[in-house]
Amino acid sequence: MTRAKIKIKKIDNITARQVTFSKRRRGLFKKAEELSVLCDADVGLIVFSSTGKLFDYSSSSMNDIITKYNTHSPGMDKLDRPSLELQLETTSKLSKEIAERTRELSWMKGDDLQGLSLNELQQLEKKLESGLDRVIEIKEKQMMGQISELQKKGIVLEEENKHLKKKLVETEMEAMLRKATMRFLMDSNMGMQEEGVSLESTNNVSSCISDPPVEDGSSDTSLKLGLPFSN
Amino acid sequence: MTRAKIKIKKIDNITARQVTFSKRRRGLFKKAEELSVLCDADVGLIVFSSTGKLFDYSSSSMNDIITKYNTHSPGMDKLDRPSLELQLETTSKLSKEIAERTRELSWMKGDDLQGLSLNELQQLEKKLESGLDRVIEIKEKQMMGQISELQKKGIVLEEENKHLKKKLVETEMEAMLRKATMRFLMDSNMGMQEEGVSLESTNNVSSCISDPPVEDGSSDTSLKLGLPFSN
DNA sequence: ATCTATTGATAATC
DNA sequence: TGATTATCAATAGAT
Repeated sequence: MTRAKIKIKKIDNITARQVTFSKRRRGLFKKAEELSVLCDADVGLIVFSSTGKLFDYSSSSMNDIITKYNTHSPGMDKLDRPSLELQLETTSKLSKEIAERTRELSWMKGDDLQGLSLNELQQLEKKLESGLDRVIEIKEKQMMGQISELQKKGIVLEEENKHLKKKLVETEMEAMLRKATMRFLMDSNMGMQEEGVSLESTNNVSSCISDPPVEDGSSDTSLKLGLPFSN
Repeated sequence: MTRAKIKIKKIDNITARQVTFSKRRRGLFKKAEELSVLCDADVGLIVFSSTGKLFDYSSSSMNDIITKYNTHSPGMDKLDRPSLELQLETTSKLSKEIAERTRELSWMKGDDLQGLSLNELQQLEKKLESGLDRVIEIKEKQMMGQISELQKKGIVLEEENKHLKKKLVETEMEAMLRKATMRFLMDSNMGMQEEGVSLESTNNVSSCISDPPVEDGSSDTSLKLGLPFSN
Protein backbone atom coordinates (compact mmCIF):
# COMPACT_ATOMS: atom_id res chain seq x y z
CA MET A 1 0.00 0.00 0.00
CA THR A 2 1.04 3.50 -0.04
CA ARG A 3 0.78 6.90 1.54
CA ALA A 4 -0.08 5.09 4.75
CA LYS A 5 -0.08 1.60 6.11
CA ILE A 6 -3.61 0.40 6.83
CA LYS A 7 -5.03 -2.18 9.18
CA ILE A 8 -6.72 -5.14 7.57
CA LYS A 9 -10.20 -4.68 8.98
CA LYS A 10 -13.53 -3.75 7.49
CA ILE A 11 -13.54 -0.21 6.12
CA ASP A 12 -16.34 1.70 7.82
CA ASN A 13 -16.81 4.46 5.30
CA ILE A 14 -18.99 3.00 2.60
CA THR A 15 -17.67 5.11 -0.23
CA ALA A 16 -14.09 4.43 0.69
CA ARG A 17 -14.91 0.75 0.95
CA GLN A 18 -16.38 0.69 -2.53
CA VAL A 19 -13.40 2.52 -3.98
CA THR A 20 -10.96 0.17 -2.32
CA PHE A 21 -13.05 -2.77 -3.47
CA SER A 22 -12.79 -1.70 -7.08
CA LYS A 23 -9.07 -1.12 -6.93
CA ARG A 24 -8.16 -4.22 -5.05
CA ARG A 25 -10.53 -6.39 -6.99
CA ARG A 26 -8.80 -5.40 -10.21
CA GLY A 27 -5.43 -6.04 -8.62
CA LEU A 28 -6.52 -9.43 -7.31
CA PHE A 29 -7.88 -10.53 -10.67
CA LYS A 30 -4.76 -9.39 -12.38
CA LYS A 31 -2.60 -11.39 -10.03
CA ALA A 32 -4.83 -14.39 -10.43
CA GLU A 33 -4.35 -14.29 -14.14
CA GLU A 34 -0.63 -13.74 -13.84
CA LEU A 35 -0.35 -16.77 -11.61
CA SER A 36 -2.29 -18.93 -14.03
CA VAL A 37 -0.19 -17.79 -16.98
CA LEU A 38 3.21 -17.77 -15.37
CA CYS A 39 2.87 -21.04 -13.55
CA ASP A 40 0.46 -22.90 -15.80
CA ALA A 41 -2.04 -23.16 -12.97
CA ASP A 42 -5.78 -23.53 -13.22
CA VAL A 43 -7.33 -20.68 -11.30
CA GLY A 44 -10.92 -19.92 -10.45
CA LEU A 45 -11.86 -16.79 -8.57
CA ILE A 46 -15.34 -15.75 -7.47
CA VAL A 47 -16.02 -12.48 -5.67
CA PHE A 48 -19.29 -11.11 -4.38
CA SER A 49 -19.25 -7.46 -3.38
CA SER A 50 -20.97 -6.49 -0.16
CA THR A 51 -23.86 -5.31 -2.33
CA GLY A 52 -24.15 -8.77 -3.87
CA LYS A 53 -22.64 -8.08 -7.28
CA LEU A 54 -20.73 -10.97 -8.81
CA PHE A 55 -17.24 -10.82 -10.26
CA ASP A 56 -15.43 -13.90 -11.43
CA TYR A 57 -12.37 -15.04 -13.25
CA SER A 58 -11.30 -18.44 -14.38
CA SER A 59 -8.26 -19.44 -16.36
CA SER A 60 -10.21 -22.21 -18.06
CA SER A 61 -13.87 -23.03 -17.45
CA MET A 62 -15.34 -22.24 -14.09
CA ASN A 63 -17.52 -25.32 -14.28
CA ASP A 64 -14.54 -27.54 -14.89
CA ILE A 65 -12.73 -25.96 -11.99
CA ILE A 66 -15.67 -26.34 -9.65
CA THR A 67 -16.18 -29.93 -10.71
CA LYS A 68 -12.51 -30.67 -10.21
CA TYR A 69 -12.73 -28.92 -6.84
CA ASN A 70 -15.65 -31.06 -5.73
CA THR A 71 -13.92 -34.13 -6.99
CA HIS A 72 -10.74 -33.24 -5.23
CA SER A 73 -11.81 -32.06 -1.83
CA PRO A 74 -13.65 -35.01 -0.31
CA GLY A 75 -11.52 -38.02 -1.00
CA MET A 76 -10.32 -40.08 -3.89
CA ASP A 77 -11.39 -39.24 -7.35
CA LYS A 78 -12.10 -41.68 -10.10
CA LEU A 79 -12.44 -40.16 -13.49
CA ASP A 80 -15.90 -38.79 -13.68
CA ARG A 81 -17.70 -37.80 -10.55
CA PRO A 82 -16.69 -39.44 -7.35
CA SER A 83 -18.13 -36.69 -5.22
CA LEU A 84 -21.56 -37.69 -6.30
CA GLU A 85 -20.86 -41.30 -5.54
CA LEU A 86 -19.41 -40.34 -2.22
CA GLN A 87 -22.53 -38.39 -1.41
CA LEU A 88 -24.66 -41.33 -2.36
CA GLU A 89 -22.54 -43.54 -0.17
CA THR A 90 -22.91 -41.11 2.70
CA THR A 91 -26.62 -40.98 2.17
CA SER A 92 -26.94 -44.72 2.19
CA LYS A 93 -24.88 -44.95 5.36
CA LEU A 94 -27.04 -42.39 7.07
CA SER A 95 -30.17 -44.13 5.87
CA LYS A 96 -28.90 -47.38 7.30
CA GLU A 97 -28.20 -45.71 10.59
CA ILE A 98 -31.70 -44.28 10.65
CA ALA A 99 -33.17 -47.66 9.86
CA GLU A 100 -31.17 -49.18 12.69
CA ARG A 101 -32.32 -46.63 15.20
CA THR A 102 -35.87 -46.82 13.99
CA ARG A 103 -35.79 -50.57 14.47
CA GLU A 104 -34.39 -50.25 17.95
CA LEU A 105 -37.03 -47.66 18.80
CA SER A 106 -39.71 -50.00 17.49
CA TRP A 107 -38.41 -52.74 19.68
CA MET A 108 -38.38 -50.52 22.71
CA LYS A 109 -41.96 -49.60 21.97
CA GLY A 110 -42.79 -53.28 21.77
CA ASP A 111 -43.24 -53.52 18.02
CA ASP A 112 -41.84 -56.01 15.52
CA LEU A 113 -40.43 -58.28 18.19
CA GLN A 114 -41.27 -61.50 16.36
CA GLY A 115 -37.83 -61.99 14.88
CA LEU A 116 -35.94 -61.60 18.14
CA SER A 117 -34.35 -64.46 19.99
CA LEU A 118 -35.17 -65.20 23.58
CA ASN A 119 -31.79 -63.85 24.58
CA GLU A 120 -32.32 -60.59 22.72
CA LEU A 121 -35.71 -60.25 24.32
CA GLN A 122 -34.19 -60.71 27.75
CA GLN A 123 -31.63 -57.97 27.07
CA LEU A 124 -34.32 -55.69 25.71
CA GLU A 125 -36.46 -56.26 28.77
CA LYS A 126 -33.53 -55.42 31.00
CA LYS A 127 -32.83 -52.22 29.04
CA LEU A 128 -36.46 -51.19 29.26
CA GLU A 129 -36.61 -51.88 32.94
CA SER A 130 -33.53 -49.81 33.68
CA GLY A 131 -34.83 -47.04 31.44
CA LEU A 132 -38.19 -47.13 33.13
CA ASP A 133 -36.54 -47.05 36.52
CA ARG A 134 -34.53 -44.00 35.55
CA VAL A 135 -37.56 -42.25 34.15
CA ILE A 136 -39.57 -42.94 37.27
CA GLU A 137 -36.69 -41.78 39.40
CA ILE A 138 -36.36 -38.48 37.56
CA LYS A 139 -40.11 -38.03 37.41
CA GLU A 140 -40.50 -38.56 41.15
CA LYS A 141 -37.63 -36.22 41.84
CA GLN A 142 -39.41 -33.57 39.80
CA MET A 143 -42.68 -34.29 41.56
CA MET A 144 -41.05 -34.02 44.95
CA GLY A 145 -39.54 -30.74 43.84
CA GLN A 146 -42.89 -29.41 42.79
CA ILE A 147 -44.51 -30.62 45.96
CA SER A 148 -41.99 -29.00 48.25
CA GLU A 149 -42.19 -25.85 46.20
CA LEU A 150 -45.95 -25.82 46.54
CA GLN A 151 -45.64 -26.52 50.25
CA LYS A 152 -43.30 -23.60 50.64
CA LYS A 153 -45.70 -21.38 48.75
CA GLY A 154 -48.53 -22.66 50.92
CA ILE A 155 -46.66 -21.81 54.09
CA VAL A 156 -45.92 -18.34 52.82
CA LEU A 157 -49.54 -17.86 51.85
CA GLU A 158 -50.74 -19.14 55.20
CA GLU A 159 -48.40 -16.77 56.95
CA GLU A 160 -49.68 -13.94 54.84
CA ASN A 161 -53.23 -15.01 55.57
CA LYS A 162 -52.61 -15.04 59.26
CA HIS A 163 -51.06 -11.62 59.05
CA LEU A 164 -53.97 -10.27 57.06
CA LYS A 165 -56.48 -11.74 59.49
CA LYS A 166 -54.66 -10.14 62.39
CA LYS A 167 -54.59 -6.83 60.61
CA LEU A 168 -58.27 -7.15 59.85
CA VAL A 169 -59.10 -7.81 63.50
CA GLU A 170 -56.99 -4.88 64.57
CA THR A 171 -58.65 -2.64 62.06
CA GLU A 172 -62.07 -3.72 63.22
CA MET A 173 -61.03 -3.15 66.78
CA GLU A 174 -59.84 0.31 66.04
CA ALA A 175 -63.05 1.08 64.22
CA MET A 176 -65.05 -0.12 67.20
CA LEU A 177 -62.85 1.77 69.59
CA ARG A 178 -63.17 4.93 67.59
CA LYS A 179 -66.92 4.56 67.49
CA ALA A 180 -67.09 3.91 71.20
CA THR A 181 -64.87 6.83 72.01
CA MET A 182 -66.92 9.07 69.80
CA ARG A 183 -70.08 7.91 71.44
CA PHE A 184 -68.51 8.51 74.84
CA LEU A 185 -67.47 12.03 73.90
CA MET A 186 -70.83 12.73 72.38
CA ASP A 187 -72.42 11.48 75.56
CA SER A 188 -70.10 13.73 77.61
CA ASN A 189 -71.17 16.68 75.52
CA MET A 190 -74.77 15.79 75.92
CA GLY A 191 -74.25 15.40 79.65
CA MET A 192 -73.10 18.98 79.89
CA GLN A 193 -76.40 20.06 78.55
CA GLU A 194 -78.74 17.41 80.00
CA GLU A 195 -77.12 16.47 83.35
CA GLY A 196 -76.88 12.69 82.90
CA VAL A 197 -74.08 10.22 81.98
CA SER A 198 -74.44 6.58 81.03
CA LEU A 199 -71.26 4.57 81.47
CA GLU A 200 -72.43 1.41 79.67
CA SER A 201 -70.61 2.17 76.45
CA THR A 202 -67.31 2.13 78.29
CA ASN A 203 -67.59 -1.65 78.61
CA ASN A 204 -67.30 -2.11 74.86
CA VAL A 205 -63.69 -1.05 74.90
CA SER A 206 -62.21 -4.50 75.52
CA SER A 207 -58.77 -3.82 74.02
CA CYS A 208 -57.71 -0.25 74.29
CA ILE A 209 -54.02 -0.81 73.76
CA SER A 210 -53.13 2.37 72.03
CA ASP A 211 -55.83 4.44 73.56
CA PRO A 212 -54.95 8.05 74.03
CA PRO A 213 -55.43 9.35 77.54
CA VAL A 214 -59.06 10.16 78.04
CA GLU A 215 -59.22 13.82 78.85
CA ASP A 216 -61.96 14.24 81.33
CA GLY A 217 -61.69 17.93 82.13
CA SER A 218 -63.47 18.32 78.80
CA SER A 219 -62.65 21.63 77.27
CA ASP A 220 -63.39 21.79 73.53
CA THR A 221 -59.77 22.34 72.72
CA SER A 222 -58.58 19.21 74.45
CA LEU A 223 -61.26 17.18 72.70
CA LYS A 224 -60.03 18.11 69.29
CA LEU A 225 -56.52 17.15 70.27
CA GLY A 226 -57.60 13.76 71.55
CA LEU A 227 -59.43 12.60 68.47
CA PRO A 228 -56.76 12.08 65.80
CA PHE A 229 -55.90 8.41 66.28
CA SER A 230 -56.67 7.13 62.88
CA ASN A 231 -53.09 6.10 62.07
CA MET B 1 8.30 -7.76 -9.33
CA THR B 2 11.74 -6.81 -8.63
CA ARG B 3 15.30 -7.05 -9.72
CA ALA B 4 13.87 -7.34 -13.20
CA LYS B 5 10.61 -6.86 -14.88
CA ILE B 6 9.25 -10.12 -16.26
CA LYS B 7 6.97 -10.93 -19.07
CA ILE B 8 3.70 -12.54 -18.13
CA LYS B 9 4.09 -15.80 -19.95
CA LYS B 10 4.57 -19.38 -18.87
CA ILE B 11 7.88 -19.89 -17.09
CA ASP B 12 9.80 -22.58 -18.88
CA ASN B 13 12.16 -23.63 -16.13
CA ILE B 14 10.19 -26.06 -14.03
CA THR B 15 11.96 -25.33 -10.78
CA ALA B 16 11.67 -21.61 -11.23
CA ARG B 17 8.03 -22.05 -12.10
CA GLN B 18 7.33 -24.00 -8.93
CA VAL B 19 9.15 -21.43 -6.83
CA THR B 20 7.23 -18.59 -8.40
CA PHE B 21 4.02 -20.54 -7.98
CA SER B 22 4.59 -20.87 -4.24
CA LYS B 23 5.44 -17.24 -3.79
CA ARG B 24 2.69 -15.80 -5.91
CA ARG B 25 0.10 -18.23 -4.66
CA ARG B 26 0.67 -17.08 -1.10
CA GLY B 27 0.49 -13.46 -2.24
CA LEU B 28 -2.72 -14.07 -4.15
CA PHE B 29 -4.40 -15.78 -1.22
CA LYS B 30 -3.34 -13.03 1.11
CA LYS B 31 -4.80 -10.40 -1.18
CA ALA B 32 -7.98 -12.39 -1.53
CA GLU B 33 -8.41 -12.44 2.21
CA GLU B 34 -7.56 -8.79 2.53
CA LEU B 35 -10.21 -7.93 -0.02
CA SER B 36 -12.84 -9.95 1.77
CA VAL B 37 -12.02 -8.38 5.12
CA LEU B 38 -11.52 -4.80 4.04
CA CYS B 39 -14.51 -4.63 1.73
CA ASP B 40 -16.84 -7.15 3.35
CA ALA B 41 -16.82 -9.22 0.17
CA ASP B 42 -17.47 -12.91 -0.18
CA VAL B 43 -14.47 -14.42 -1.93
CA GLY B 44 -13.83 -17.91 -3.18
CA LEU B 45 -10.54 -18.85 -4.75
CA ILE B 46 -9.58 -22.19 -6.22
CA VAL B 47 -6.12 -22.92 -7.62
CA PHE B 48 -4.79 -26.09 -9.16
CA SER B 49 -1.05 -26.23 -9.63
CA SER B 50 0.29 -27.58 -12.91
CA THR B 51 0.94 -30.81 -11.05
CA GLY B 52 -2.72 -31.05 -10.05
CA LYS B 53 -2.43 -30.07 -6.41
CA LEU B 54 -5.41 -28.16 -5.03
CA PHE B 55 -5.26 -24.91 -3.07
CA ASP B 56 -8.35 -23.05 -2.06
CA TYR B 57 -9.55 -20.16 0.03
CA SER B 58 -13.02 -18.97 0.85
CA SER B 59 -14.07 -16.15 3.12
CA SER B 60 -17.20 -18.08 4.11
CA SER B 61 -18.17 -21.50 2.83
CA MET B 62 -16.99 -22.58 -0.58
CA ASN B 63 -20.21 -24.47 -1.11
CA ASP B 64 -22.27 -21.39 -0.39
CA ILE B 65 -20.14 -19.35 -2.75
CA ILE B 66 -20.37 -21.89 -5.52
CA THR B 67 -24.10 -22.18 -4.99
CA LYS B 68 -24.48 -18.43 -5.13
CA TYR B 69 -22.27 -18.34 -8.20
CA ASN B 70 -24.44 -20.85 -9.98
CA THR B 71 -27.54 -18.92 -9.00
CA HIS B 72 -26.11 -15.68 -10.39
CA SER B 73 -24.62 -17.29 -13.40
CA PRO B 74 -26.73 -16.70 -16.51
CA GLY B 75 -26.19 -19.93 -18.41
CA MET B 76 -27.43 -23.08 -16.82
CA ASP B 77 -24.75 -25.48 -15.78
CA LYS B 78 -26.78 -28.14 -14.07
CA LEU B 79 -24.15 -30.69 -14.92
CA ASP B 80 -23.23 -31.71 -11.44
CA ARG B 81 -24.58 -29.12 -9.13
CA PRO B 82 -28.23 -29.79 -8.61
CA SER B 83 -27.78 -33.36 -7.57
CA LEU B 84 -24.90 -32.49 -5.32
CA GLU B 85 -26.80 -29.74 -3.60
CA LEU B 86 -29.76 -31.98 -3.28
CA GLN B 87 -27.54 -34.62 -1.80
CA LEU B 88 -26.15 -32.17 0.70
CA GLU B 89 -29.63 -31.15 1.68
CA THR B 90 -30.64 -34.76 1.98
CA THR B 91 -27.62 -35.44 4.10
CA SER B 92 -28.43 -32.66 6.50
CA LYS B 93 -32.02 -33.82 6.78
CA LEU B 94 -30.93 -37.36 7.45
CA SER B 95 -28.46 -36.18 10.05
CA LYS B 96 -31.19 -34.28 11.81
CA GLU B 97 -33.39 -37.31 11.79
CA ILE B 98 -30.61 -39.40 13.26
CA ALA B 99 -30.06 -36.85 15.97
CA GLU B 100 -33.75 -36.93 16.79
CA ARG B 101 -33.91 -40.67 17.04
CA THR B 102 -30.72 -40.81 19.03
CA ARG B 103 -32.22 -38.39 21.49
CA GLU B 104 -35.39 -40.41 21.81
CA LEU B 105 -33.38 -43.58 22.31
CA SER B 106 -31.37 -41.86 25.02
CA TRP B 107 -34.55 -40.92 26.76
CA MET B 108 -35.89 -44.42 26.57
CA LYS B 109 -32.68 -45.68 28.07
CA GLY B 110 -33.09 -43.16 30.87
CA ASP B 111 -30.39 -40.73 29.81
CA ASP B 112 -30.45 -36.95 29.45
CA LEU B 113 -33.85 -36.63 31.03
CA GLN B 114 -33.09 -33.42 32.89
CA GLY B 115 -34.63 -31.11 30.31
CA LEU B 116 -37.97 -32.92 30.14
CA SER B 117 -41.15 -31.63 31.65
CA LEU B 118 -43.19 -33.64 34.10
CA ASN B 119 -45.74 -34.23 31.38
CA GLU B 120 -43.15 -35.53 28.94
CA LEU B 121 -41.78 -37.81 31.62
CA GLN B 122 -45.24 -39.23 32.26
CA GLN B 123 -45.70 -39.97 28.57
CA LEU B 124 -42.27 -41.52 28.38
CA GLU B 125 -43.00 -43.71 31.35
CA LYS B 126 -46.24 -44.84 29.77
CA LYS B 127 -44.44 -45.67 26.53
CA LEU B 128 -41.78 -47.62 28.36
CA GLU B 129 -44.33 -49.51 30.38
CA SER B 130 -46.31 -50.51 27.34
CA GLY B 131 -43.11 -51.47 25.54
CA LEU B 132 -41.95 -53.48 28.49
CA ASP B 133 -45.32 -55.20 28.72
CA ARG B 134 -45.17 -56.14 25.06
CA VAL B 135 -41.63 -57.42 25.38
CA ILE B 136 -42.53 -59.52 28.38
CA GLU B 137 -45.60 -60.80 26.58
CA ILE B 138 -43.62 -61.85 23.53
CA LYS B 139 -40.85 -63.26 25.63
CA GLU B 140 -43.23 -65.39 27.66
CA LYS B 141 -44.98 -66.54 24.54
CA GLN B 142 -41.62 -67.65 23.20
CA MET B 143 -40.77 -69.32 26.46
CA MET B 144 -44.06 -71.17 26.50
CA GLY B 145 -43.43 -72.21 22.93
CA GLN B 146 -40.05 -73.56 23.78
CA ILE B 147 -41.39 -75.32 26.82
CA SER B 148 -44.17 -77.09 24.97
CA GLU B 149 -41.79 -77.96 22.21
CA LEU B 150 -39.42 -79.49 24.72
CA GLN B 151 -42.27 -81.33 26.34
CA LYS B 152 -43.29 -82.77 23.01
CA LYS B 153 -39.73 -83.83 22.32
CA GLY B 154 -39.57 -85.36 25.76
CA ILE B 155 -42.67 -87.38 25.14
CA VAL B 156 -41.34 -88.61 21.84
CA LEU B 157 -38.03 -89.51 23.43
CA GLU B 158 -39.73 -91.33 26.26
CA GLU B 159 -41.80 -93.22 23.77
CA GLU B 160 -38.67 -94.14 21.89
CA ASN B 161 -37.00 -95.12 25.10
CA LYS B 162 -39.83 -97.39 26.06
CA HIS B 163 -39.72 -98.94 22.66
CA LEU B 164 -36.00 -99.48 22.84
CA LYS B 165 -36.23 -101.03 26.27
CA LYS B 166 -38.91 -103.34 25.06
CA LYS B 167 -36.80 -104.33 22.12
CA LEU B 168 -33.83 -104.89 24.36
CA VAL B 169 -35.77 -107.26 26.54
CA GLU B 170 -37.06 -109.09 23.53
CA THR B 171 -33.60 -109.38 22.14
CA GLU B 172 -32.25 -110.74 25.39
CA MET B 173 -35.06 -113.17 25.50
CA GLU B 174 -34.30 -114.38 22.04
CA ALA B 175 -30.64 -114.72 22.84
CA MET B 176 -31.42 -116.79 25.86
CA LEU B 177 -33.81 -118.87 23.86
CA ARG B 178 -31.22 -119.39 21.16
CA LYS B 179 -28.60 -120.47 23.63
CA ALA B 180 -30.95 -122.73 25.36
CA THR B 181 -31.97 -124.24 22.07
CA MET B 182 -28.38 -124.67 21.09
CA ARG B 183 -27.49 -126.32 24.31
CA PHE B 184 -30.48 -128.53 23.90
CA LEU B 185 -29.33 -129.54 20.47
CA MET B 186 -25.78 -130.06 21.60
CA ASP B 187 -26.96 -132.11 24.50
CA SER B 188 -29.01 -134.14 22.14
CA ASN B 189 -25.91 -134.78 20.07
CA MET B 190 -23.72 -135.54 23.10
CA GLY B 191 -26.37 -137.80 24.48
CA MET B 192 -26.01 -139.85 21.36
CA GLN B 193 -22.35 -140.37 22.14
CA GLU B 194 -21.91 -140.03 25.93
CA GLU B 195 -25.33 -140.56 27.46
CA GLY B 196 -25.37 -137.68 30.01
CA VAL B 197 -26.59 -134.08 30.22
CA SER B 198 -25.62 -131.37 32.70
CA LEU B 199 -27.91 -128.39 32.77
CA GLU B 200 -25.79 -126.18 35.03
CA SER B 201 -24.20 -124.18 32.22
CA THR B 202 -27.60 -122.80 31.27
CA ASN B 203 -27.27 -120.35 34.14
CA ASN B 204 -24.30 -118.61 32.53
CA VAL B 205 -26.42 -117.13 29.77
CA SER B 206 -26.50 -113.70 31.42
CA SER B 207 -24.35 -112.01 28.71
CA CYS B 208 -24.15 -113.89 25.54
CA ILE B 209 -26.60 -112.04 23.43
CA SER B 210 -24.67 -111.80 20.22
CA ASP B 211 -22.43 -114.75 20.70
CA PRO B 212 -21.46 -116.35 17.48
CA PRO B 213 -22.82 -119.80 17.15
CA VAL B 214 -20.52 -122.20 18.76
CA GLU B 215 -19.53 -124.40 15.96
CA ASP B 216 -19.42 -127.90 17.14
CA GLY B 217 -18.42 -130.95 15.32
CA SER B 218 -22.11 -131.52 14.62
CA SER B 219 -24.16 -130.86 11.51
CA ASP B 220 -23.39 -127.36 10.37
CA THR B 221 -26.37 -127.13 8.15
CA SER B 222 -29.01 -127.62 10.74
CA LEU B 223 -27.36 -125.14 13.08
CA LYS B 224 -27.34 -122.41 10.50
CA LEU B 225 -30.96 -122.99 9.75
CA GLY B 226 -31.93 -122.63 13.34
CA LEU B 227 -30.17 -119.37 13.96
CA PRO B 228 -31.73 -116.77 11.66
CA PHE B 229 -33.66 -114.52 14.05
CA SER B 230 -31.06 -111.77 14.37
CA ASN B 231 -33.03 -109.03 12.58
C1' DA C 1 14.97 -20.67 2.97
C1' DT C 2 16.65 -15.83 3.08
C1' DC C 3 17.98 -11.51 1.23
C1' DT C 4 17.39 -7.27 -1.34
C1' DA C 5 16.96 -4.41 -5.25
C1' DT C 6 13.18 -3.23 -7.84
C1' DT C 7 8.80 -3.13 -9.60
C1' DG C 8 3.97 -3.21 -8.53
C1' DA C 9 -0.06 -2.05 -5.89
C1' DT C 10 -2.61 1.19 -3.73
C1' DA C 11 -4.23 4.89 0.23
C1' DA C 12 -4.83 9.42 0.38
C1' DT C 13 -5.92 13.43 -2.08
C1' DC C 14 -7.82 16.19 -5.54
C1' DT D 1 -15.08 7.44 -11.28
C1' DG D 2 -10.26 9.06 -13.03
C1' DA D 3 -5.71 10.76 -12.39
C1' DT D 4 -1.72 11.61 -9.34
C1' DT D 5 1.70 10.40 -6.14
C1' DA D 6 4.00 9.11 -2.06
C1' DT D 7 4.66 4.92 0.16
C1' DC D 8 4.26 0.27 1.38
C1' DA D 9 4.05 -4.58 -0.27
C1' DA D 10 5.30 -8.18 -3.34
C1' DT D 11 8.58 -10.60 -5.45
C1' DA D 12 12.55 -11.94 -9.27
C1' DG D 13 16.84 -13.22 -9.05
C1' DA D 14 20.77 -14.42 -6.46
C1' DT D 15 22.71 -16.85 -2.53
